[in-house]
Amino acid sequence: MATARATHAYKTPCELCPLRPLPHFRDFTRDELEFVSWFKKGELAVDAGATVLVEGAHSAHLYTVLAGWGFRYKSLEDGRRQILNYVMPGDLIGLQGTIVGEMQHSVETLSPVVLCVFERDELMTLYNKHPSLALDITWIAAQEERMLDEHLLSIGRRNALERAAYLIAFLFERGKRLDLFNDRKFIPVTQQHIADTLGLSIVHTNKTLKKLAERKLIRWQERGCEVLDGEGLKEVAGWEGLGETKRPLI
Amino acid sequence: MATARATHAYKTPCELCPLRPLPHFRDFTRDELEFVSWFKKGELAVDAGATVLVEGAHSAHLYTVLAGWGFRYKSLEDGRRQILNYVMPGDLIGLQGTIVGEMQHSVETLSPVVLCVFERDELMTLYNKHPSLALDITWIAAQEERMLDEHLLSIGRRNALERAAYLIAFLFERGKRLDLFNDRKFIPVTQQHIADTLGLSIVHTNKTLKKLAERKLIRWQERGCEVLDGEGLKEVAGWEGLGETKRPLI
DNA sequence: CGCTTAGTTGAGTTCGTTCAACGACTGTGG
DNA sequence: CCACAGTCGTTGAACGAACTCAACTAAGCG
Repeated sequence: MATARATHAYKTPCELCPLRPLPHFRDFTRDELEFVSWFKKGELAVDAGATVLVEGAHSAHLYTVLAGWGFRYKSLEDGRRQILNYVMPGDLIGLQGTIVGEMQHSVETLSPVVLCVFERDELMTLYNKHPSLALDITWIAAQEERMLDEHLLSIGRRNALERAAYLIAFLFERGKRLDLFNDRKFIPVTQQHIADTLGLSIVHTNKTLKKLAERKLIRWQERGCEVLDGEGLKEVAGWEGLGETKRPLI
Repeated sequence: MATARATHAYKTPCELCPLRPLPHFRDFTRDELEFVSWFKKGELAVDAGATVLVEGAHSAHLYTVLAGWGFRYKSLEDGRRQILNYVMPGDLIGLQGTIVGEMQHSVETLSPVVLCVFERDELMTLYNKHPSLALDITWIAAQEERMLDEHLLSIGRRNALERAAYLIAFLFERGKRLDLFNDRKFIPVTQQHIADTLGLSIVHTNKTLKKLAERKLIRWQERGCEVLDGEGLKEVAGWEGLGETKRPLI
């Protein structure tokens, strides 16, 4: 198992955050930016395949993903696992543990990840002093809810092929607007992850992905999925795509 | 189709809210209560089977359910429908439309429903003047997210019998702590609703419910489900139940 | 009285699962 | 350097869960 290395010593100042200039993020006022920079206590670098948060834990921290891929999941007693959603740069993780009580899901990384670290107890300060940021946090929570709604629709009502196409198109669109791809549109997941997200067995997932590959929509290689035709995937899934909204970045 | 009758004329003052005294809701300070009472602009009474909010709409309002049962759902182009979650007294509806932009799901009632009406544009006032209530709204959003996580796990990884047992146990527990049952523990849904929630066909849902009935866990009658053994259902599902947390009521 | 909605049941089919075996690749220890 | 185990992906065969189609009851309503 991989471990987490704390690098609290060094901290990218939020004013120089590499994510913030992306068109996908809304502009922050100088005041907001100053506060966020104070709110950020440090950075945490995590290896690929590491567990960041565990179900049941009372985390003292709250994180924003600065770089890398991960996923949230829950398991049944007997080990059956369901991936709930993927976490990518800009996503807040650990909010549940901070607000509702304890974490009801775990978070694991798919690639090396860098996290911005916040103190759980200082969240109230944010709510007291920066209502606009408070609304942003609610926005982020509402957005997550929206993604879960889509996933639920997908798992509940789409067949295997449509489901797989939707999932890959979804990850692809999210990655695109975060500028995560260079020329190779590569999503760092194993077929086991796909299976656990779609609620399918690994064998049938393999056969389904094969069909998408035959149609030249994707190509599977070295532990991951290369997207060849994002629009084609959306078409197979009957999925409209993500909206064009700008999002906040805490 | 049923219609909505506006009864803005009359409005239960929040200080006399019939829900608030329930042990499930956290106590509000006098200050908070006063604000919420100002925030509430009126009440809306809706018949059973009515559509409260439609996917795509830009609602000018935000609601809290004061009484009755309803559900949120999304559909695919070809009509396949997925019920995402159920709404019950205390639940906030229309938050997505208010914060993120437009509604991405619809809301329909299962019984006559009474809604507290708030103005979308006044939400910022709440965030500015009452940080504790702002946090409450985030709490509610995070809680909804948590329920969706559970549903996703259920649809993705439980079989038909477990799924049905989980769903009914879930609705039962939520209803119980809202004091929605008298002696008859009755949940006002049709088998079609159950099917659309579980992601199953109506025929198979019927056969599955039959099995639960054979085990004397439920009884089906006059458009609804009577719960005979909530604990038994939880056992079949392998579900721990909802926590014991107190929740806020906006 | 017919019309609609909700629920029931059986038969046959399809989609997805489980079991099982195998190849390619990676890292580890001798 | 090779042997070994471990992970990841692939494929075939048999099975089973859930689906579709279809027909039918019962209740509610105009």
